[in-house]
Amino acid sequence: MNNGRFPISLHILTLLASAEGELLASDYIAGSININPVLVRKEISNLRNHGLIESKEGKNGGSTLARSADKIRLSEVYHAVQQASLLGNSKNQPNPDCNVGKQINQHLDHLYQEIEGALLHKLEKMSLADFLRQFQ
Amino acid sequence: MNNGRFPISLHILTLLASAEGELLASDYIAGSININPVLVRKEISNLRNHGLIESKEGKNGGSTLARSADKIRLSEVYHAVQQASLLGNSKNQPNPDCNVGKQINQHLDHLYQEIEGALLHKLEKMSLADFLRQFQ
DNA sequence: TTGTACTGTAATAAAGTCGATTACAGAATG
DNA sequence: CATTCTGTAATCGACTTTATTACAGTACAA
Repeated sequence: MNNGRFPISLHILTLLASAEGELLASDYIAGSININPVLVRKEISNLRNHGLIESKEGKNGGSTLARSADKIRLSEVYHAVQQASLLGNSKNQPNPDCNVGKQINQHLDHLYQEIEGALLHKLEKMSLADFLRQFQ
Repeated sequence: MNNGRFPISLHILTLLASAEGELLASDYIAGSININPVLVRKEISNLRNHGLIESKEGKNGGSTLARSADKIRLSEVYHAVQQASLLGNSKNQPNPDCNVGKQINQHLDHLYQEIEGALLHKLEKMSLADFLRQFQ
C-alpha cells in the first residue's frame, strides 16, 4: 500500500494518545491534520471497527483510544488501513498461454507475503506509545 | 509504493531471464502481460536507464538482460520503479500550531525509512534467478 | 535501396482513484 | 428542545494511471 490513510490514521491515534483519555472531536482532529472532517470520521470509523478507538456520539462527544497507547502496535494500524498488497496488486491478467504469464501472479503473491512479513515484524515491535515518545 | 509498475517490471525481467539472451520484442512481452506495448516500452526504457536491460533497435530488435539473472537483485527492481515512499507519502500539511501536527511528518519520515530498510534487506537477498527458479 | 519490423517517445484520451464537499439523519447533553 | 456532536451516503473535481494513436528513427534483408 502506498496509502494516504496510514499517516492519517497514525496522526489520529497520536493525537488521541497525547490527549490521555480526553474525548477529541473529529473537527478538532481534522484541524490538526488539515484535512476534511468527514475523512477523519471515516478513518475513525475504520479504526473503531478494528477495535483501536472508541467513540461517543452526541454533544461533547468524540473519540478516545480503546486501550492505552503502549498496548497498540503499529502493525495493528497497518492492518487496519491495509487493503491492497504492498508492492502493487498483482491484478494484471497475464496471458495464460505464456508459461511465465500463467504462473507469475502466484509467485508475485508469494513474494509480497514474504516482504510484508518482514515489514510487519518491524511494525509489531513498535507501539503507539513508542511513536508518541519521540514528540517533544 | 503501491505501484502497478513493480509487477510489470518484474514480469518483463522474468521473461527476459527465461529467454536466456534471446532478444524479445516489446509486442511479444506486452502479449504475455496483457497490457499495451507502449507501456512495456516505457518500463523497458526505465529499466534500461537503470542498467538492468539492453535493447537493440530496428528489425529483429528487442531487449535482453544487461547481466545474468543471478546478478540482478530484486532490490534493484524496486529502486528502478520506486518514486513515492512506501507506506504513504507524508504529504499532509498539518497544522503547525498543533504540537503533534508540527512534528509528525518528521517522525513519519523516520518510520518509513526504518521500514523501507527492512524491505530492502529482504529484496536484496533475492535475485531474479531465484525468482525465476520458482517457475516450472 | 527500399520495404519491413522493430524501438523510442510525445501527445492525447479514457478510466480509475482519492479527497473535498454537501447534505442530512441520529444521538447525547444541558 | 436547541445545540453540538457522530455516522454515513452521495456527488464533484483533481489527480493519476493506463490505453491508444501517431510518427520519427534504426537495422536488417531481399
